[in-house]
Amino acid sequence: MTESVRGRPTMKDVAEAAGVALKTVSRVVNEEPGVNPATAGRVTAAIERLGYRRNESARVLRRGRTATIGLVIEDVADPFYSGLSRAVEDVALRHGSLVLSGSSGEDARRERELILAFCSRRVDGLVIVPAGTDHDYLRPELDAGIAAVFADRPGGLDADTVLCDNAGGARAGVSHLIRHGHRRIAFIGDSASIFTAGERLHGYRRALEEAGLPFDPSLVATGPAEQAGPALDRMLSDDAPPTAVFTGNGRITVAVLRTGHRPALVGFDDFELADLLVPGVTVVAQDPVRLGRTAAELLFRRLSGDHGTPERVELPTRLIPRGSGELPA
Amino acid sequence: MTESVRGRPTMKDVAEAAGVALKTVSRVVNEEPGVNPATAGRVTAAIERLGYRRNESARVLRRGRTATIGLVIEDVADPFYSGLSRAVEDVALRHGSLVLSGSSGEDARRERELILAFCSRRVDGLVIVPAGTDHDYLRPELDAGIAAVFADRPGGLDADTVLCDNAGGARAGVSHLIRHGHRRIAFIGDSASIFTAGERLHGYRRALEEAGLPFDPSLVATGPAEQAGPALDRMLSDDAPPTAVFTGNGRITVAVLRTGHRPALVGFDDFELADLLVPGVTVVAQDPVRLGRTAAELLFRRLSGDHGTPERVELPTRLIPRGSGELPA
DNA sequence: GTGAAAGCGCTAACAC
DNA sequence: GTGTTAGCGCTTTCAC
Repeated sequence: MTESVRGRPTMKDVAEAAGVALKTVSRVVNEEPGVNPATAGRVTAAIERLGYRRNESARVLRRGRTATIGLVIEDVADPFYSGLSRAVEDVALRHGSLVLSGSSGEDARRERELILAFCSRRVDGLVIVPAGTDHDYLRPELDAGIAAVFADRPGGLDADTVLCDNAGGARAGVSHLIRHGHRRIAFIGDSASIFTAGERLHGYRRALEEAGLPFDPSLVATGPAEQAGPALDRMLSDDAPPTAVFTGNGRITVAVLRTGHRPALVGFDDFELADLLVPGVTVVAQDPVRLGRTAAELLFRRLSGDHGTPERVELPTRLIPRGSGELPA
Repeated sequence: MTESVRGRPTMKDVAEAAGVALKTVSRVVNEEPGVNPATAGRVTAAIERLGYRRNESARVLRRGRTATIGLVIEDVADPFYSGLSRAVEDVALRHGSLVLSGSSGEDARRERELILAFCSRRVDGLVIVPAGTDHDYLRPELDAGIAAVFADRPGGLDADTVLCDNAGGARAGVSHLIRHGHRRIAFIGDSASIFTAGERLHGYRRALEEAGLPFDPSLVATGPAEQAGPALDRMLSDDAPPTAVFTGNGRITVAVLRTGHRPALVGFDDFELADLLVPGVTVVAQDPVRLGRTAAELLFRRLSGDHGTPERVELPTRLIPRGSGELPA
């Protein structure tokens, strides 16, 4: 039972209860060597009795480090980011750190607010999936010693960055369709202002070029996932409709599947049950867990004193044929 | 550019730079009324110039509240919990709070460590999806003023709790199968030691009773999702195999689908693409977002001074027929 | 309208 | 092996 009436017990309370000096309590709590076992026992007993728990805020104020990192993603509810989150969390835990996390919702202003709120709480470092492109406001924080790693997309600052091979993956996916005889291949992707979407569109164009196929702008639709279905409807009712579709992310792949049309299809991003649909959905898979793990490990390397020049890591993608991408033209 | 060389600028630095007293800076930073606009302007300029950001740890030390809550779930990477997370996060943001979150991985010890680490950092409150059943270690924290709400399952303490109607949902799902002519219905669910799994098994039995059907233990399998497929294989090769299956959660539903068997099926938990499979998968849907929102709102009501007796809220489930649950016997 | 001083709970530096 | 003291950066109280 807690004895004190007025708020939580402090080290001072424990010290009085155990009949020792405050510093001795500090030693015991921090497992510093050189305390008489008997004394330590009395202190431990008092801690137990009073329900004492060290005030981390006070500790931080003195020591500078919070053993907490911040994670900013687009949306935890998106399976891609929740996988990444879990990986970051696991690495953090292994390093004795906790994770403050927040969803930016692809809104640069909210991202900024979250990041600055994290900095105010003096996180040791940040893993950021940037929505915005201007991160000058982070400069003072970095100068003050907060480490930052961008994941999935580059940020507006020369800091460590972990990306997927977006262009290469899209190129491989589209080439796959070409190899199966398709000549008119649609690209339906996110707004081109989003880095990953732009890269994937590049990959699409490169694959066409390599095969000597013309680029037809009427076969390209970019925008939010809700517009993907209608865009496909429109293309398919054209004079020269596409025989195959390459989709730029998981949400858009699903949106296309919901239209009921079943053109040959390769989608960027793997998703649960892609293999159980008929036909199975061929995808270019990224590895969100590896992305998160890599970014977090890079962050903790910085936190443990690595001050080399910023790194840029690119992770591979993997084409997984399941049927939809192997349909003939 | 930051001027100071030694660490971050403090209020004292800003005060010196602006030629005012520290307290005046504090007033400006906290938007307290009664500061001469001209003075305030000088302070703001100095803040900007030095790249000052208030140290939240120091503030917390003085004021007691951290404007941070803790969230403990089983696994962020599970879509059910990631939906819940996002909802909690949104409510927190609306109340000006941040969220420290952690995955317990259904491990009571890790749950305890996370919770106590959150308490050390003096979170204002906790939303907990409890893995363990003993939460005595939370008692002193609650006495010290940290609020706690259990979500999805009851905890081992008389605190606010938000649950789904697990038994009722399972009963409705199984009754649905009975109504479509099934008499031998299997139950494949999580380990019965997990609260929700036990409740759903109860609902299953109640539906059988109501229909005057016998309870046959050989039609019940409980355990982790990996064992679900083999369990179904076994049942179907029996003398009197089931004609329908009720699955106790989303992961198990998917595991059953992967077996390739296509008995009549109703699953607890909705999941993305359930409607695109052939046949569509009939489910008893919970609403993880509502669960998270309700729990977080309850928490913030407590934080704003509501000290009534602990509440217990039960959220409804919804049967969504999509084909698999309407297959005849 | 502004400021000086005390102190939140802890750790670091240095006695004893 | 143990204790004393100063001070982290802020808010609170009270004085001007």
